[in-house]
Amino acid sequence: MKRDPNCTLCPLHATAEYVCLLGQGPRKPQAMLIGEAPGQREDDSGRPFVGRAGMLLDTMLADAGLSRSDLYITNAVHCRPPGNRTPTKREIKACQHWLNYELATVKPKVVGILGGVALLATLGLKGITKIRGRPIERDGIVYLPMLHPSYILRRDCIDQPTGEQDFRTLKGIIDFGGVPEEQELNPTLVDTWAKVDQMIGAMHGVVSADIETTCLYPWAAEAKVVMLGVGTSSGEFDVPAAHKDSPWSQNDLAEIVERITAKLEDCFTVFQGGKFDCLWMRVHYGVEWHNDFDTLLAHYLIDENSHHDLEFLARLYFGAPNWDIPLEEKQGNTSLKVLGKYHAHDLFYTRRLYFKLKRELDKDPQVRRVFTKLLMPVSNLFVKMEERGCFIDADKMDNAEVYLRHEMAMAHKKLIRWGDINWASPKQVGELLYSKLKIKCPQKTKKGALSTSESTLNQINHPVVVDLIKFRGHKQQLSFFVEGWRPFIVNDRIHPSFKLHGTVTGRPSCTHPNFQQVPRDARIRSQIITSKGWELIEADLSQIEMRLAAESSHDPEMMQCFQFGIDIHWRTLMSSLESGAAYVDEVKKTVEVYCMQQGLSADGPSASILLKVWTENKGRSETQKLLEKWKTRPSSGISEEAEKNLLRALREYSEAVRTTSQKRKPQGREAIKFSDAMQLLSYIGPSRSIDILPDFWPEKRKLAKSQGFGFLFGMAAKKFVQYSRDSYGIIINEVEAQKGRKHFFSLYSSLEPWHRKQQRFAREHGFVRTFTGRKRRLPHAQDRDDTYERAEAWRQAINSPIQGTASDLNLMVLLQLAEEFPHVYPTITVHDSILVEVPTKDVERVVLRLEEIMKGPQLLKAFDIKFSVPICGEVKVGPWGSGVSLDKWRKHE
DNA sequence: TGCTGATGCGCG
DNA sequence: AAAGCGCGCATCAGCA
Repeated sequence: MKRDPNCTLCPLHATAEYVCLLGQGPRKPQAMLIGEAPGQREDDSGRPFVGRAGMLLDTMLADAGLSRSDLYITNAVHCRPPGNRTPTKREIKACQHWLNYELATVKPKVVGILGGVALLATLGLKGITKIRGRPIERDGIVYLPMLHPSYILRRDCIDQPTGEQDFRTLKGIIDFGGVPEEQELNPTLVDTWAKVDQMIGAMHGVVSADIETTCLYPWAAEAKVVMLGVGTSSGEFDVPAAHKDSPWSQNDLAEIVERITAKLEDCFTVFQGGKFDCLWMRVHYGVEWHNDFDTLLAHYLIDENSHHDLEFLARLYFGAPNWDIPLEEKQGNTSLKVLGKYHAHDLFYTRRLYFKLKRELDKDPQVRRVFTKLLMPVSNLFVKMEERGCFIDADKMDNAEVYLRHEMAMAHKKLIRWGDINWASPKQVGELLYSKLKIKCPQKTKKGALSTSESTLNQINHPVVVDLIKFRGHKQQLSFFVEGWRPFIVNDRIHPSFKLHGTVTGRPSCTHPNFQQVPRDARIRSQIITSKGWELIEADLSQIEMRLAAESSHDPEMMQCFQFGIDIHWRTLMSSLESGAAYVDEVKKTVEVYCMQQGLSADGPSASILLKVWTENKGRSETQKLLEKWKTRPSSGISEEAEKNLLRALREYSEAVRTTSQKRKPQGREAIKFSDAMQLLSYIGPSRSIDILPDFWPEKRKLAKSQGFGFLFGMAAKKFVQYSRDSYGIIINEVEAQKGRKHFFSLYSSLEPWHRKQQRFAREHGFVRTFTGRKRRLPHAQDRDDTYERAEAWRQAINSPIQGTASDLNLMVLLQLAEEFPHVYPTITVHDSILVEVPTKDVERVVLRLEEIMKGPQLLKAFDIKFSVPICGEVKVGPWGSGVSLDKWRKHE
């Protein structure tokens, strides 16, 4: 192959080591592969595709049964662009001369186009991710657009299965000597009653079901089902619905749907993302379709890191051709024939995927159990949940809007004194602050821009930041939680959409709108209420992630806290105050006020007696009973009843000792020792202490709480410095933070060994599991080098099982509640809590039962899970975010 | 004009 | 030595 080392077609010749680096390969290659441009390594070695991308290429080739030695491999651009940037359009065009020369010389029958640059150079097309995998014939050559190995690496190998499939498709084309014939489906268009009978007759065993709609939101004005149908062992049936060419009237359709629905009861119905179809059928036809097997959810459990759309799965498992049609056509704006063909492909591949994915699930019984016992039931329940939606208080929304607009206007008025710019633009704000106002920028963004984030602003001592933060906050609340919600309101209700496959850990996610990010601010949150005759109930699992971390690590200190009902964050706080001898005044003050409230003097002897009595009582058997009760009151340090008894005993002791000691020691009062005060404070607990110093303890406890969550999951001291500063205005240096971190891990001494254990497991197996058996695949955990990715994967190995198990527990509670009370309506799940609408007359029953269920849902047995750490939850009645306990609710009722 | 990525911020 | 995890949405800016 000739090349021109003196080529000057484009400016690259000036910087490239090798000018005009042509491809390499045998005389009559099976196919030609075209990449992007030489990188540094290629430029040095004079060969295409070396380094990491080259290794990945070899792996994928081998996987497909191909070998580099049978292929001619070249690049679209033949000189290395400086700094490894992507070649520009001009460079691509300039180099096309050489590419054409190579194509003419090698004369390949099959060309693999690797990536967008090669696609542009060879076919002049854009959008590689959309058209990849589909062969294109031109001038007797079959071109296959494929993902570039570098792209796959850049995207963290999420698309590796897709890339691998591309190479299998390439192999198929080489072997077949052209594009393999597509499997021609022959769907039946159900347009006569005889064909309806035929369809019903064909429905038995495994049946796939699917619908096509005009849009995604079933309550939209234009929402219509355009086509519905079933896939059976004897073919696919398309029933035209709200289509211009449909022969069916509304009544006809109602009857057909009725017959399909009845027949599906006897079938094993499979869907791809069936929550969507079942919801639409409920809303538009009032029928209940049961989803027996969801191919999307099945694949989510098989590989949570990749995509789960039908096209992707069909191509991944079967090398299926692309049968997608433009969006408008899917929405009904095409002939019944075209739409029917598309729909039939959906039905065919959904059904086919069922058999494949069932086998895949069977390979891992633990994962299969999550699927059948948790995911599928929840998916069917979510249909009802989304259909119900959440009731919105229109008046509260109006009030919130007025308030937010006013506050925003006030803040903005103050802001424009500094400059009349777009205060919502980080760039413009940055210029104004750091150039015009000459404030020194304390922090840059990851990309190097001058940061204007709240965390950065907090470090600036300038009047402008106060108003800026206010302005931003109110603007965001307004656009998210008022204006953003209004378009979704239908008859005073909003129907958010939940994705059971929304996260890699197993938590559901929520969109349109996202009700899992509603501010805790009562003004916003209590916009969500329920209709007349009903009450809204929120049940949340208390400190569930902490409890599960205790369970997983078997940390004795943590376990003890939960077993004895001691507030874990209070414990953390006490311990850190103790070790640092910090906030002595506040500690003593709290104890003194407490003792005064109890009619005791807080002097040394009195306090030590209090301690002694408490400690002795803890050991007595009768106190054991009290301790049992503590378990149900995790929010306070000591139960009311226990406290009353102990205080009674104390007064007796105290009186006795005082009379004797006064005889012996008539001196004045002795100050309480810090260590005694600390110990007393531990017993007093957070809620009483907060009553005494409400400006001090809540913030301290919050900080300890965040310390807990941060350190528990691998946060470094440095970040904690930043965190305390940003969220609490507490300035500590890195040494202090490091000390705090060390102290945290010495208090909960089993945590670090537990971290190492999880990391070892991930490193050895490449995945970790939740208690329920869900897998979290962490390929980077097996990286040989100590990269950021590996450290990240190792932290995920600690977090995922906890987060995932907590979420699964929450779903178990939800399922059991729905099963026991079919007439209550779940409306939202938020990771460790559920919101339920309950008829007013049933509130008492449901609340009490929920408290029981949360201590241990039945499903745990089915999963062979037995916790030694007690689990419990808290239930509140009333508008979201301002609900009250059952006791308080009863009084108001 | 519509898409993508970055930034920023709400939640658990 | 250094290292929280998991989301969705509005907005802006740059690009084609």
